[in-house]
Amino acid sequence: MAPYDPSTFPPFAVTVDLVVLTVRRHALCALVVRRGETPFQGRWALPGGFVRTDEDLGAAAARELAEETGLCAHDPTTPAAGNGAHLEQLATYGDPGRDPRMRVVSVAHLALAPDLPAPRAGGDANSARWAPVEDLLRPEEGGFGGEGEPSASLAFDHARILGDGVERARSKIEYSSLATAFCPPEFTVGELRRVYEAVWGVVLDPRNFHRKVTGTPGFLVPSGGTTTRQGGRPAQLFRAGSATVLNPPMLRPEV
Amino acid sequence: MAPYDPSTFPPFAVTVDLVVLTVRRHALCALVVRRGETPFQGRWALPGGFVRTDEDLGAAAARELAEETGLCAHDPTTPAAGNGAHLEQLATYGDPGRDPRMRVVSVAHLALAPDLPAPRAGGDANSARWAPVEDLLRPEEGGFGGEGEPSASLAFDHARILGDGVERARSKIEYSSLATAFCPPEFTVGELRRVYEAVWGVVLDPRNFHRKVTGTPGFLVPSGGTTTRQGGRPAQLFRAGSATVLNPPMLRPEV
DNA sequence: GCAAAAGTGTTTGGACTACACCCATGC
DNA sequence: GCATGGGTGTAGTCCAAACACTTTTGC
Repeated sequence: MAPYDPSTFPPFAVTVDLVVLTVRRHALCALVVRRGETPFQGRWALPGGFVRTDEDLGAAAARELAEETGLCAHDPTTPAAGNGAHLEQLATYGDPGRDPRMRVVSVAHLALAPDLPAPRAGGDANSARWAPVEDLLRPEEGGFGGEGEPSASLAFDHARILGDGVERARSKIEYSSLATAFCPPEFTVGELRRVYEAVWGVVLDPRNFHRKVTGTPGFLVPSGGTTTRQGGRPAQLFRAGSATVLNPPMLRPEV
Repeated sequence: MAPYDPSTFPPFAVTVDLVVLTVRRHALCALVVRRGETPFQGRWALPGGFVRTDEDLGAAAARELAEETGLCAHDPTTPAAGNGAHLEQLATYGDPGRDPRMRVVSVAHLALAPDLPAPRAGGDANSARWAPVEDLLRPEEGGFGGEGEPSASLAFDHARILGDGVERARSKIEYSSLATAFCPPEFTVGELRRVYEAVWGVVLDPRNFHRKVTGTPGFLVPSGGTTTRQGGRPAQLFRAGSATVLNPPMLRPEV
């Protein structure tokens, strides 16, 4: 390590930004908040904030997640912080020009949550919402239009961060049981399949999917109950099992 | 994002730490440097240093890598910075107590390099060396003994960072062509197999391995030459192909 | 000739795909 | 009855593990 002189180290601001994903109405959606200040005033951005002086990075992300969604994060690296959404570190973004005001290094985190009623950023439904990632990442339009919403792309480099988070989620549900983080505590095989279909943007064979997930040891455990909330024949209810890594993995169909 | 006041943001020092891996004499090795200052004076640590004020994180990592090894990094995110070692961001470590002097957030990077002659940190062979990761991560001893070397574990939280980097490398050579980053520009199938064996710590069937890698399109391209440097029948020489992701992946034998 | 490493062929079993088909509910 | 989704059975196919075997060098 280079010689150290505490009086001359270059000071940085360190923030956490959150990619919070959920599945709503068959679409992968991300939580975005409307910026109230310059720069990018009025534009949509990922939720985030400064890391506090005596706070770990994961703790800062969990705090921001709770403030924005009310979710209690279950960070695997700090076990049993409560049950709730999955939270993991994604990547760190520190381009010198990414924030015009100053040098900001942002440690992005990825959170996966079941379908929640509605964001509650101060109770103001106009300042936070779920938006389909397909709309947020559309190259031309960038943001989502309609309802007089700003349709420009996300503030700062948040489109890139969101893209990285979505890609992480898409690959991680292949070889881990993380797709259950998008489901409520009890769910059916069909509901889990619709999560895979929404995240991957594909259509899966219900028969083979059922055989696959129920045949992977530790992935799902039957809870005993059944439900008919999807219509048709009653479906068995399951909880997430103890397995975290799927072997063999789920296979994402070729593009 | 929380209200912003430039005069009150908590200042952090931001560093990059490097996990530089190579394969030497059938063992996965990491580059470590001896600390000259407190804290952890005389202990081994990962190479690293402060990020400069107008420097991107990847650029800082590439600069440190060049300073320590002379390697020109090929960072996929900033294309064509030159040819040489593979370099990618690993994870960020910001526990408030990880450096007793001050609040330091370290953006760790992972570099994969072919077997190099010897570290040249100021030409002092005693201040930088390759050490088998098995020794560095041994829970009891921590460091590596012998030759009057300090045998305590790595400084700071560098054992954890090294462990994360090794785990990343082990999983990434499964589904990407990154294992070729451990090889010289021209190499044989047997040399590539010994890379997999060293990184995974397993023994692979030479026949099936040969069929697998030569049958994966874009993984290897024959360079035309042959070599007998391994003894036995002359082996075809290959270069890394254009494929970056392996489909189907290499299969790591069960533990 | 013998050891050593490279490379090919063959058998076998597991797993995925693509279906056909039956089951249990709401209406 | 009929639509809807849940769940099982089965044949074909692909792929990797396991192992026998041939090839080409150095000594």
